[in-house]
Amino acid sequence: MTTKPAARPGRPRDEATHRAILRAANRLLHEAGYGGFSIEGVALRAGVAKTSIYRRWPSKGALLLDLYMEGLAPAALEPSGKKVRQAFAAYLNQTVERLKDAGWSNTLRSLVAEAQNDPALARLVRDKVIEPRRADGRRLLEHGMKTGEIRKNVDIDITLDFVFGAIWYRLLLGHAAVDEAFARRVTTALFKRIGNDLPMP
Amino acid sequence: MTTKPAARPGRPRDEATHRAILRAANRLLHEAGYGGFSIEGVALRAGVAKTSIYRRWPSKGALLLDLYMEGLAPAALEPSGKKVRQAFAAYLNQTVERLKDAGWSNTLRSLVAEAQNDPALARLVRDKVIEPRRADGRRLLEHGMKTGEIRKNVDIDITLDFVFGAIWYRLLLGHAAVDEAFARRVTTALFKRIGNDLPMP
DNA sequence: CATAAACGATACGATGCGTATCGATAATAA
DNA sequence: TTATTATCGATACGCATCGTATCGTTTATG
Repeated sequence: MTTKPAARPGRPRDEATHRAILRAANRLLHEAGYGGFSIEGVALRAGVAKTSIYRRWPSKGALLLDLYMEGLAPAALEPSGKKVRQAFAAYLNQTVERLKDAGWSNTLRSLVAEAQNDPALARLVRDKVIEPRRADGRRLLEHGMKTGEIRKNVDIDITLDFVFGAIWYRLLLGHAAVDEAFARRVTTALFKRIGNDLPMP
Repeated sequence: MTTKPAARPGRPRDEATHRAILRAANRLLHEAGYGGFSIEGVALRAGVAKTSIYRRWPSKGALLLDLYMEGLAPAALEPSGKKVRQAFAAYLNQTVERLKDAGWSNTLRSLVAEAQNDPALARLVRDKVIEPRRADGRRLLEHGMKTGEIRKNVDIDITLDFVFGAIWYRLLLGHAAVDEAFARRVTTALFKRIGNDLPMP
């Protein structure tokens, strides 16, 4: 049962306006990057009044966060039937694939930059972006410990800091590409270390 | 031989003004964080005209970068006589010690945030902050490979991404503290993996 | 004494955030 | 039908800040 719009009095929000804003925001991040990203620019490109944006999102950062949540596919970081190593590789490949899109990487970079100014946004980023991923990763590693694929004495928190940290580090500091080769090397390096060296079946 | 000020014509730059600006900037980053950091605020607190700041630094980001370079101690990440593991631990402890200072961590967070807007600054950050540290780390790991302390088949680049990435990740996303416990766990996790498990002498 | 550059003070243009106000429009409720 | 209510686009505003320009003053060199 999809909850009906609740039928409040007054003119309802135009769903098309909502989508137009997100589309325009994405396009602007593609073309101009974070430096050229502004609410007023989004309004202009969406053919929408600035008011209509601020009616939906309380701040620039909130819009960026929604922009991230919007394009979010269900996490591949789950202990399906696959081996833990395969699940990790799949997650990394999916992440890398997404980050090849300039709009997407700009969204994330902008979100973090904005969060440095805005403690409330920083909290939201942790709660909606960082922690869910860490929870997935933690669950996967614990699953691997049960199956024997992961050593018992691995420091899970630090391992997650290594993997996610490497991605954010490359994304935000830009010293090297976040690409397929990177994904492969991370997986290899990780499992050369935390793996239990089981013979491949 | 310290190169004398070159004795150009005209009134020389006041060295005290220079220091007053850096001190005020540091203080402002302590008190107000990145959100409250502005060139005009620095000028006010330094008792200096805004002009005198822009005469020395072309942009806000350039000032932040100099603020970082200013407090920079010589890197502890060097293959002195010590074991590689000890050198790593020393570097991490030094880093953590510095990042406990709010002004210092604000400087770095602000620098990265600013660099997301400013490609020229991003380049400078890579050249002056990121790459020198990576070069130190790389040298240390290669040294360890020669002494047998580090396995030969370790992926150095990815290892550096893990270690530095974990630090930046915690610093910028703020999901967990960058403290002594973190430093210890990183060292342990790292050498549990890349170490050659030599018996301790 | 002439030249040249830094100094503080101040004003300025340009952006961009987020708020406020407007009449018009599209829905519900009586 | 009519009253109410919320959204719509448009526009103006206050505010902060960046970075530039200008000016008279000060401190150095030649």
